[in-house]
Formats: sequence, C-alpha cells, structure tokens
Amino acid sequence: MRDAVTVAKDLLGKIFVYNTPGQVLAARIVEVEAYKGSVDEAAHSFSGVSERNEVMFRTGGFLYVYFIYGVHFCCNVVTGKEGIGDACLIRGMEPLEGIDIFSKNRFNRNDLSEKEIIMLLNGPGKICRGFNIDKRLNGIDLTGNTIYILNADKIKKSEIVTVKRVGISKSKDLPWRFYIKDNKYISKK
DNA sequence: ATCAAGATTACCT
DNA sequence: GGTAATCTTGATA
Repeated sequence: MRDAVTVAKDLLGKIFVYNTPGQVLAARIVEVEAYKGSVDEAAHSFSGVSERNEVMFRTGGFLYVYFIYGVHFCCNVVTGKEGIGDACLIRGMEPLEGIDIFSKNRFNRNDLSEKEIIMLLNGPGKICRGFNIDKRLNGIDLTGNTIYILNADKIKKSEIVTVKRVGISKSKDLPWRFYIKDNKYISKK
C-alpha cells in the first residue's frame, strides 16, 4: 500500500510466479510502469470507479487485468490504499520456469531460438498470452498461493533506468517507466 | 444509437 | 514504416 512509483521500482528484479494446476510458471520482472489515479490522466482510474477498473481501486496486493484493443490482456499490480487507484503495469519479463508452456501459449510450439525466447514475455500483451492470464484472474489476491511475487535481490539504484511511458497520449511526460539497465527482455528501446 | 480511441502486437510491404 | 485485429468505454445525439 504505497506509492505506485515506489512500488514500480521495487518490483524490478522480483519473481512473478503463477502456480497452475499442472505446472509452475515463473519469470523475473524487468520492466514496469506506474499509473496513479489521483494525478495521472493516462491511468484507467483517473476518471473514477467503473466496472472495468474496480480492482484498481482496491487496497494494494491485487492483480488488475484489463482487455485492450479488442485483442490483448495486460496485467497490473495494485499498489495503493483502498479507493486511491494506483497500480503498476508489468511490461517486460525474463522467463525462468515453464518456458515450454510460455512457448506453447505464444507460438504454439517448442524448441524456440534464443531470439524467440527473448520475445516470449517482452511486452504487456505477450506476458498475459504467455502466462495465459485473462479476465478470469482479474482481482486475484497476490498474497494467496496461485499468483504471487517473490522477493529477490534488490536492483541497485544505478541499474534502474527511468524514462517516459509508452503507448499513451495523455500525461505523456511523466517519467514513470522503469527498467533494468541493459536487460535483454525490455519491450521497447 | 453511433462513434472514436485505447497502458498492443503480428504481419505486410 | 504501415495497419488490421475487433472488445470496451466514454462522449456526443
């Protein structure tokens, strides 16, 4: 239950785990963006509670999943206090465990080239496709044992790159996109 | 009721 | 570099 910008930077390097019935899927978070309902016109929560963004207004520790462009799901970690509307969009990940499942979900085959493995989870829509995260998981409690985030070595301040967010047209100058310096699994340069 | 835009990606030239 | 895919929301009538 903290500021989305603080949490965004803290999330870098942590391990996102999805315990599916047959298999554990895990990946390292390498790129995130912060969205704040109070001041940020680009945030879904900026103009108040709706059916779609209700989860974003919950207390920190829930997963907010939304559908965009009629095609893709994106997943966010809710960070604020009840009623605030702060969350972090997960934009890039390094696959760790369950690469065969990620491959199947993304490309419907195995034995990917090194280049293709880099492309498995390097974008918000790709992450949801790889993990098979959709509406079903909107609002899941991240303190439970299905999806959760493991602590890992904290990323040094000097290794965190801070830039403007991508793919938005409002509040575009806020420097709330963060990624791990020189990491291969970033969505865009 | 109709419409445009959207926290994107894959595939085409 | 351009654009289709095609669901949801919020604005305008």
